[in-house]
Amino acid sequence: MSAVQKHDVFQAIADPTRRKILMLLAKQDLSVTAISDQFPITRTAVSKHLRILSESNLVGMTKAGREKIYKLHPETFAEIKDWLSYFDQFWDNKLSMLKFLIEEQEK
Amino acid sequence: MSAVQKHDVFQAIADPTRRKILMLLAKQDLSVTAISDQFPITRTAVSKHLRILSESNLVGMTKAGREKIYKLHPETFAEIKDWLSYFDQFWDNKLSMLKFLIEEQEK
DNA sequence: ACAACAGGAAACCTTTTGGTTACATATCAT
DNA sequence: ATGATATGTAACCAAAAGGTTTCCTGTTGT
Repeated sequence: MSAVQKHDVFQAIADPTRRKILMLLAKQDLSVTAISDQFPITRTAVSKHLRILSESNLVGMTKAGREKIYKLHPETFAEIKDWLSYFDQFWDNKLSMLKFLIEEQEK
Repeated sequence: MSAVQKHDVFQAIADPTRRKILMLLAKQDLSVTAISDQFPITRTAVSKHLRILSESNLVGMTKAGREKIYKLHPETFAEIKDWLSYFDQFWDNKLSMLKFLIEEQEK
């Protein structure tokens, strides 16, 4: 159903530039050049970032003539959410947080 | 209110070992040695991971005699969730996903 | 008092990462 | 056809990341 994930999604979103690229693509689909215009680094560097985002299934690409249009592949964000939901028990438990803050205070 | 964040939280969760440490701490608070017993790497290496998790506010620590007990600091997970929620508009919009999948099919 | 235990710091090493420049390929416009 | 545009690949480089070993500092139990 979904493509094989060649790159770890957590490692993909670790880089600030890649996160900015995702933010840009959240607003609109963009070509490689259009994206790299937004950064002080070379187009080649942006191209590498896009490959990593692509290999972690965070973005998808479609050819349009000589351009390649990148777009958000939102399905994969669910994986991060799933992982985070593991910690919800603590987040929701205000008591454990309060306990922690008190201990912080005392130290 | 909250401590200064010396380390990027996204970069902190990028490492698989650090994610496993967080999973362990989700179950129970643990000392450095107790944590490093769960990994094939040295205690020193685990110690470095804990420093990074600590500096990104994902975990907290309290001294107990000669031991240092690490525990989840769930507050910080909210930051990741906030960032992810930015992409919810796409995730919730099944049409845009369908559109993407059709384009994938056609290519 | 002192041996054993818990943890961190320093110096070092190797691999990965993020970037570059130079070149190659494909498409478009005239 | 051919010059300009869009993108990717290869080779390379510096810095950061993740790991190690070797010490050093506290704390604990006897």
